[in-house]
Amino acid sequence: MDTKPQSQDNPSQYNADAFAKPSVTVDVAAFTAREGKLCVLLVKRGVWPFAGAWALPGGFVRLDEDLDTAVQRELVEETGVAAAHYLEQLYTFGAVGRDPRTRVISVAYYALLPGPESGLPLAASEPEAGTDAAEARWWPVDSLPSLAFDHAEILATALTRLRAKLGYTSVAYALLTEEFTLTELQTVYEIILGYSLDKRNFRKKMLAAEILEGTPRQKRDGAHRPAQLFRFTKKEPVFMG
Amino acid sequence: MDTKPQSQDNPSQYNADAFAKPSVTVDVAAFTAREGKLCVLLVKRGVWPFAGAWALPGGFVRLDEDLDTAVQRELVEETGVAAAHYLEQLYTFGAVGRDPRTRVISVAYYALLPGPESGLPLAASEPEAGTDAAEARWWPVDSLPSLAFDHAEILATALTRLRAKLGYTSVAYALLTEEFTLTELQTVYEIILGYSLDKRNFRKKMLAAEILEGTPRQKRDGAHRPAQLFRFTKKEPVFMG
DNA sequence: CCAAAAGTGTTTACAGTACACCCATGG
DNA sequence: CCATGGGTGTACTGTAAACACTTTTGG
Repeated sequence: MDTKPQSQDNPSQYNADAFAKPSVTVDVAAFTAREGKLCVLLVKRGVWPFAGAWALPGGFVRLDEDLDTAVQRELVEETGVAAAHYLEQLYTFGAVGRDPRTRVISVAYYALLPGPESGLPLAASEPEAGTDAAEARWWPVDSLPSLAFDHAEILATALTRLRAKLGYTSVAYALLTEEFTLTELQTVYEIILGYSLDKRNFRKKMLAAEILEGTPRQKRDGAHRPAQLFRFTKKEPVFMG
Repeated sequence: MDTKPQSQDNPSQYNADAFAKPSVTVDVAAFTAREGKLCVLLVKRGVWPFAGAWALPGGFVRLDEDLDTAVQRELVEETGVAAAHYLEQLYTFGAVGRDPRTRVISVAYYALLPGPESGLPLAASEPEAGTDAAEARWWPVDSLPSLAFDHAEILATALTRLRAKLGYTSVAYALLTEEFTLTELQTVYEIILGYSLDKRNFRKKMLAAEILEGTPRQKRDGAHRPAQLFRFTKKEPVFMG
């Protein structure tokens, strides 16, 4: 049996359905930092397979949309969060038996969203009949439920990549609001990396990287010296020495 | 129109064909170092689209094979080279218009093969009727023909990744034969990076990385001092400080 | 003995890390 | 005046980079 498509010299004779195709999905590990923890957005599955289990949001790619578009659409549809501030393709998981329904190849992404201080809504917590997702919520990555499919592996890959990328780029911008204090920035780093950093060295490195600019504004929130507010100069990740 | 699949509580009622699917291909940029140049394996397309143009080897993924398996199969089928010594998934290219036939999502890989000294055969240079590839050959990456589809973009991505990975891992093992001299190893680095390295610093770094072991053998090939032969201690890429 | 590639150390510069105190504010 | 978090500089250490001569062989 030959599974290659029929192809002729004449384009009009090309038959796109000459052989069986796998299904293609996108899945996304969407991260945020809230309440001192790194959290990932999961949805509770309402239907077979893995009904009742938690999974990464995702779904089938439509014929007329790019992969990135599909990811943003699924995020909004299944969880109600605003579009991600940063989105990066991670890896494509395509092992033959990874989905019990049929052959499914999943293009995995990870996404970053600002924390709840930014007024980011987490809507869609009531089950919706007729869609795959019954419920959506943020889970701290250090106390996760067991996940459907190979989503634990996807999430582990995403975490590794996020932690690595935080070290040599400015992606952290996507986890913060427009203006922030250096302490808030450092806290985001510490939450994601899972260990604490030296304040003087952190500030020195960040300011030397020329990715931040100071504003004339300050944040006052207690019986202590006010903190200067900073802003990222670019809303895209740039390499940091 | 709803493109989601029908899903029920009962697995037997799941219909994998309830909506239209994209096609999925794998494409691979297979590199080797030969005649002092970094070369990539290209095939000349025999059929529409881009008939007569050069392209990365690749093809449609079968329902019963993993992605890595599909890549190795296509490499052998289309070019006749032995299975790659190293294979790594690169990125998945899925823009809507990237293939004029139909919606095609391509999972791109890059591969590394040892140079011609290893006796590696490059068979399959005669056109084969009935398959996509009419001819296969190695092309130096600094003098490429124009490529079909978005393969120039894929190749550029592969090159960037290969160069980066060479710097902090031991992947170079896949471009060399079992035993080699330190000068041969350095030459591979220089060919891929495109600039020359300091001999003393290179040797110091390689030996300090503890990824090599000396053999009692030497290579003699001319009117000069013989060179000691070395071997990689692991046949998988490991991190180098 | 000559040509050709193998092999070998030291110095310098920079980046990362460790570390402790004064400052501005609200209550 | 005191509690709280904001803000600052220096010394050390290890890694990367620059740099030139001796050794072994074949012809």
